Amino acid sequence: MIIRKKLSSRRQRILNFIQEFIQEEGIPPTVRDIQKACDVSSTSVVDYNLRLLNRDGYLNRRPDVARGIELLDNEGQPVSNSPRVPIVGSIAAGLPLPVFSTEGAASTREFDSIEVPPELTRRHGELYALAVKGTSMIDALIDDGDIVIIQPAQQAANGEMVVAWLKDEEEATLKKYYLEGDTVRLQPANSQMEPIYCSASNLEVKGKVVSVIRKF
Amino acid sequence: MIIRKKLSSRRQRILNFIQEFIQEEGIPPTVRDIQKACDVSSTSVVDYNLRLLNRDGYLNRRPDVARGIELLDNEGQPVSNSPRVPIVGSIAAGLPLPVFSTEGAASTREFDSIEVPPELTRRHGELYALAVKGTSMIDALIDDGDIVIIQPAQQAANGEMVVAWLKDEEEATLKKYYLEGDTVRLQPANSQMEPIYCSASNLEVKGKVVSVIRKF
DNA sequence: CACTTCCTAAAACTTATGTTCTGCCAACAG
DNA sequence: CTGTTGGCAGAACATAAGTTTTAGGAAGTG
Repeated sequence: MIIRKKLSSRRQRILNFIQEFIQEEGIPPTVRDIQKACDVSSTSVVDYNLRLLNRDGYLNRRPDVARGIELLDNEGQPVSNSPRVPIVGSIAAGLPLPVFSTEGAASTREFDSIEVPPELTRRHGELYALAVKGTSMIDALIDDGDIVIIQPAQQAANGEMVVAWLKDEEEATLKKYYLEGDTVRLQPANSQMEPIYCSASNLEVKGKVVSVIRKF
Repeated sequence: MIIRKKLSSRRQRILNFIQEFIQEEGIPPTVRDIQKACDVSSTSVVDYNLRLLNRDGYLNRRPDVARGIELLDNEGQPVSNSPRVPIVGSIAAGLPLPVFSTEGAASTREFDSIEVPPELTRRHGELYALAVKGTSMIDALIDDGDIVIIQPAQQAANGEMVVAWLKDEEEATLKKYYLEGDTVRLQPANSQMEPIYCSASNLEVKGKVVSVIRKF
């Protein structure tokens, strides 16, 4: 959601529509697309509002070019159409995990978000991200400040890296999951570290880690 | 570069042009854009060739829609326009680094490549990627199979994570760089590990690490 | 009230752009 | 030779889509 100034509801609606349209169709909408979708009576009204949005730096219009609308970010840079994943909170050894609703829908709206390669969402569907706080995940080769990309899940297959919640200990952790009878072996990614064992009933799988992103 | 069957040179040229146009302009070209760029005498010829490319699964045309061309990948899926970074080779403790020409140009052509968030190339310009082989970088919290995204550079500022080449040892490594007089301290990201010291003349900075991507 | 500003409407205009038609030519098979 | 196929050219056509023109209403301001 692009919000910088207080926008008239009509302009906000137009802006949102453009964003969604690009996301879904891959190409920008026409003036008439906008007209229909936003219940505007006339193309000139769309044009008028687009001009203002252009003036205020929300978008760029290539004159005389069909579908020449280009959305801009806060710095006036063209916005990409690659998916953004909401960072629903942080994860640290001692902290409770944020609840992330599997029902995404309005998802990316209320959170900070991170751009991810489109391939990820193509392969795994709706995703969430957690910011890693502290060095408690270092045995999973995950550093303070890393972002882990999560696919919501309640179960995992053996060998998958999961977001695990240890109920008794009230601890969150990132480990490779191995169900062995009714105990679970949690194996650090760093093979030099020892695994942890816990009873299957004490462990709640919150999601699967599909990617880790570290920036410098 | 999209190559699946042997294509007539004209169709290959058209396909390449469409790809470049989308990359540079952010929206697909019109039939007439293609006509001019590929020295075609008539729009009907472009249309004709587009229809064949469509039939053969190279692209998708939305009928009656301006700029309705959409490129498809081998599986017939829409191709995203997020930047791809060439994976110019692998990095491991004992192995020589691949030479990566700073002159990109034909860059992404001959290599495997990885999709990265557009933000990266916006911020850092032309980038390269290295696939990490083995666990020798584990002290940098980088695992076997990780992809490190590199900005080519010959110098680095203190504290930056660099791709370093130790000449005498003939070893490549990923460490934080600190110049101290005429020796260099190479600090593992994992603060529990001890730094390495070497003479500045023995060390060659090959690039700066701007991101690490790990997939599961 | 007169005057301005912001926003909306309806219709017409222009051009950008997808589409079609007709014909030509070379290569090749029967 | 005759027919067929693949590719190209030129022109015209149809409509999708950006742009402009004229006008009116609501809200504020002097």
